[in-house]
Amino acid sequence: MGKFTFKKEERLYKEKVIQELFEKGSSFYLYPFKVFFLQNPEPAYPAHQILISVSKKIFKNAVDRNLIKRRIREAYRLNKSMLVERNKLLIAYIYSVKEILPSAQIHERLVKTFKRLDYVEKKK
RNA sequence: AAUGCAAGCCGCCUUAUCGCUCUGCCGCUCUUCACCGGGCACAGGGAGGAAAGUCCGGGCAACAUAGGGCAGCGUACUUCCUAACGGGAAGGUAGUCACGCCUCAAGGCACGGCUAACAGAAAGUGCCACAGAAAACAAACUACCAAUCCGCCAACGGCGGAUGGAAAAGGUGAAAAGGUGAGGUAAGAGCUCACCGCCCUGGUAGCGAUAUCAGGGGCAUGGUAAACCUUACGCGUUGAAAGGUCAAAUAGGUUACGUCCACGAAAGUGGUUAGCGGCUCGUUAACAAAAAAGGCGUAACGGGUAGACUGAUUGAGUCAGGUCAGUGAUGGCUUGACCAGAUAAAUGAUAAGGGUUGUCCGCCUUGGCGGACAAAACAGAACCCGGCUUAUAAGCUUGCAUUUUUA
RNA sequence: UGUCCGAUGGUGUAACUGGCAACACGCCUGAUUUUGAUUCAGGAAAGUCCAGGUUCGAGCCCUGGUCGGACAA
Repeated sequence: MGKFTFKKEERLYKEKVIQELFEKGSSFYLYPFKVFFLQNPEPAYPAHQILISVSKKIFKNAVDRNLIKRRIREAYRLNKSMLVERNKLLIAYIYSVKEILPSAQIHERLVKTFKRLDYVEKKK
């Protein structure tokens, strides 16, 4: 598998799994994301699974929502090798700021969430 | 020429790197006896004029449906276009604006632009606040008036009141019961006449809306139908979360086999029917019979949940050219080009360059060249089409308004 | 994706068949009280989400838009 790919198996799309993540998972806030995460209940799963969400209440237009989701997805895709692969995680990123941030800034903050996730996992 | 407003057209391009998705299939690879399937590589495709709002219409699908009526909802000048429409085209009528002509003026005529939810108020019901005498089978407050009666006085007259006449004047109101002028009268009145308007009948032109001409009627008919309603026409209901196919695990159903158990001397049997409920089943009651009303295991079958696939992307197709018919919308024939298909939802990210426009600087030759900086909107397919509505930067086209300059 | 509602002083609600936008709480001022609460008297505060239309007249009727909400796996 290529280094910078983003296939369907890396996406979180099953409704039951998403329900489980939001009910059982832990969370923290790191500007501009609210991050939910949970260890994957299927231990043999080959990759992390992530979900990106932008609220319809904050951004009325579908164009703006798509733009932010695309930028976050690119940031994850290009930087995911920095995320330590100790346990396979389910992660949900919820964009919760009213401004549309530029790509460079989103990249920087997303990498910080990786470090935070690593720290929290070690602590356990 | 500049600025503003309105309507229409248009809706930036190229390259590199890293990705997403669909299709194709030569090659490589994983799995496999093989097919199938997965991965990599390669090639090609991948948002809009509104994809939006979800306001109309249709396709498609399931269910319903003898025929007709009522109810409900919608539409509403005429003819046509269309698969259909509340959409479009052409025409008519009314209103309004501008210009021209006739005219002293009022007004009329002709042409053009814009606007119109533009059927019916002389079928019925309701409503019309306040003001005003009166708001709909008209009506007498002020003012007006011949006559008759009564009272008073300075008495062939005058004043006041009553009976009555009148719908012209005043004032109110959004709206006051045909308008203007003349006659007429006690005063007045379509009471009579002329012109205009209105209504009725008939002729002519037109498919028709309607136009026009002739005759008749003194005039009856206030507004509101985006109040109820009437008339004509149309509409079965529900929407892709429709519908269809495949189908794990668990529980349960049916059948077969095995085993234990119950009943019976044995053979054998281990139900049937009905009701109720939250209905892949459960439960209650009754019945038949000599009697008893069951557990476990395995296999197969059927139903169907999660889920997956399909529906689902080429069709009343779109665009361009030619040609024919038509005033036109549009239609026929023909040639060519084009055709997204995601599904927690792809069509991107980063970098560089170019074009366009604006500002500033420099150079020369009116105008161009070079450099720097800045700007580029509205907005993202969700089963598919046809419309409508709304949002839109810069540029272009047209119209209107204002300002300046020149003649 | 589709269907259906609503928007009125700071807040919660009224306004019948179109005819002066009403009520309660809250707010402000004054009185009562040593002071505060209560009570009493008085006052301010929306022109009805926005734009257009119908009508003499629109919160109400009609059309388009904005925002908010509900329902259907």
